[in-house]
Amino acid sequence: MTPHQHIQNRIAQALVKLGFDISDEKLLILEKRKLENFGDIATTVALSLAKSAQRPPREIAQQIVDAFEIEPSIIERIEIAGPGFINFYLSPSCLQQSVIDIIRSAEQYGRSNKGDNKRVQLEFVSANPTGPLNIVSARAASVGDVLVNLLNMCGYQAQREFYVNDAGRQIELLGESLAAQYLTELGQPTPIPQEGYHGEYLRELARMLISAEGDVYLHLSTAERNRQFAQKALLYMLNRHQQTMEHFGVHFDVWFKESRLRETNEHLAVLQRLEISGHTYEQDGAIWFKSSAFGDEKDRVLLTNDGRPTYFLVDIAYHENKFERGFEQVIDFWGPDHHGYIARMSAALQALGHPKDAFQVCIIQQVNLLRNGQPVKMSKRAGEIIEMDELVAEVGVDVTRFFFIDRRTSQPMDFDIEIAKKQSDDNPSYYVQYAHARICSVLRHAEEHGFHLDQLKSTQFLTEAAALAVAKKLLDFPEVIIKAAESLEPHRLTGYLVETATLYHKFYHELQIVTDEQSITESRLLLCLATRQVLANGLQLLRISAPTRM
RNA sequence: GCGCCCAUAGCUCAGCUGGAUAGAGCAACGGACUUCUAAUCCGUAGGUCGUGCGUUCGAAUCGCACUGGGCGUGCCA
Repeated sequence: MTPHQHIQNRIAQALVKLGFDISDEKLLILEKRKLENFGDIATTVALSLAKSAQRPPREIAQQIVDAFEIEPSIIERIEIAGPGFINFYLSPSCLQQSVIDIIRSAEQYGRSNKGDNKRVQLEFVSANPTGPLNIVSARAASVGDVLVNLLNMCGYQAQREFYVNDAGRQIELLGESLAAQYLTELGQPTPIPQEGYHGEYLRELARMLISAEGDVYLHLSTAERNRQFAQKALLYMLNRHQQTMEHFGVHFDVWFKESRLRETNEHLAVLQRLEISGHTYEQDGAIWFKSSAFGDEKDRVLLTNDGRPTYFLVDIAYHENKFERGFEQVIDFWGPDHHGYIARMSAALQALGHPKDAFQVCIIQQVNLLRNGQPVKMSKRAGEIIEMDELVAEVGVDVTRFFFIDRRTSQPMDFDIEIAKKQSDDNPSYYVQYAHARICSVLRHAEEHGFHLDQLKSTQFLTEAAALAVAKKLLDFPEVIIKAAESLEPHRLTGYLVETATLYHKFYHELQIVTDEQSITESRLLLCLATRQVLANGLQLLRISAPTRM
């Protein structure tokens, strides 16, 4: 049991003893320390109860404190402060023990079973296979990947999925665009369709085709050539997307193809279900879904008046397919340009009988790429986008991931390449990694001085404020993971790691770790080991390297 | 017009299921390396939390109305 849980339980006991109703779970939520003299853990329960009890909050606080059973090995003292806060101070022995516990838990420290094995699917990036991945995909990849790690760390069964839109009009256009480049390269200037793809990458692909196979496609009929080229371009782009993601350290469990749904007519089955359940109607020759009945602002077309399924219908089938595969919770990460789409998808899934909150969309806001404060010009090569590969090649995987995760997804962000590349104070990624490397260095130094790290036992000489502050911070780790995972806010983790690194650096400066005093050194080395473990576990969740020297 | 996102220190951002004195980093200024990694640390300075009402014991946080910026609002994908 964590000190946090211990205090929560004892407060509940005290409240019951005093005859308060504790059915409201919010009552027992504890506050983390804000300032040094506000305790390590605080509760506002007396303030919350004051109204219904019609008594002054401080009086209630006093009653609770009197009824509270203190476990001296965990709690040093309790005080009432301000209008009625109850502040708990953890005892040094509790913190000393926690350091030992963390080392013992090793890479399992931070794991919990909060998720109760609930099956969750996260779908992210899902960029169209019509061009290279851009920097927005890099942000989505970072966030989605880390969130899956976080969810799995607290007991969910989470999976990564990439949806490949390999069917429909855009793929036809892709084929036509490639064919135009191919013919042009072979001396038959052919315009790329207006709505087609004009990026350099298709010209490169056309050249590759020519050097590999020559002009064999010249003699095909236009329709056949377009069809074959669509498949060639598709395979090529998909392959590149997969390489980009692998290189970035993101391993999708499933690459799900839209064409699969169409081949098996799953969209028609879904359409039928919606029709049978009375959620559709015909108008102007098209089939409409009554999404407005579920909160959407207007109804949406499922089958066009010439009988073609809309993208929306196929997308409904895709999401239905996810649930059929057994996921209880489905979370999509979309760009801000798709937010208008949320209501209709949510409506459709409700119409198909899924609970409203089983489907969730997280909008990841846009990225403005800067260089020394100036907007980066678009690359012609890629066709009006900045390629993810280029960014990662220049900045590096670790820093790129850290920068994207360090900001709330709901916030549009500026990504300055020059700051990201700087190996200096402005770079929080290095700051955390440096703390890890520094600990490793200290530990090496200790071993050179005859300390055997696996034989250290006692933390009883961890008594200074700087050392205990680190221990307190380490204690927060499991809670941070749960909060970050369940609120879909991975930036909480990077923020926590920076804070942890800060406290460690302070501790390092204030106290000599390896000293002539055997027992003091032992205690401090154990704190180093625990800190290293937490930093390593955190960096592992971010899939950022934890260097042993820098 | 309607809907969504955003607005916090000069800059980049935390803090938001209501809590105590709104925090970091960068930039600026001043300090600390003969001592376990100075990619570090310490100190100084920096704020009408976009504006105005409201809810209440208490609001950066919740509600309403404005202002300013971004995005959406297809029988496109």
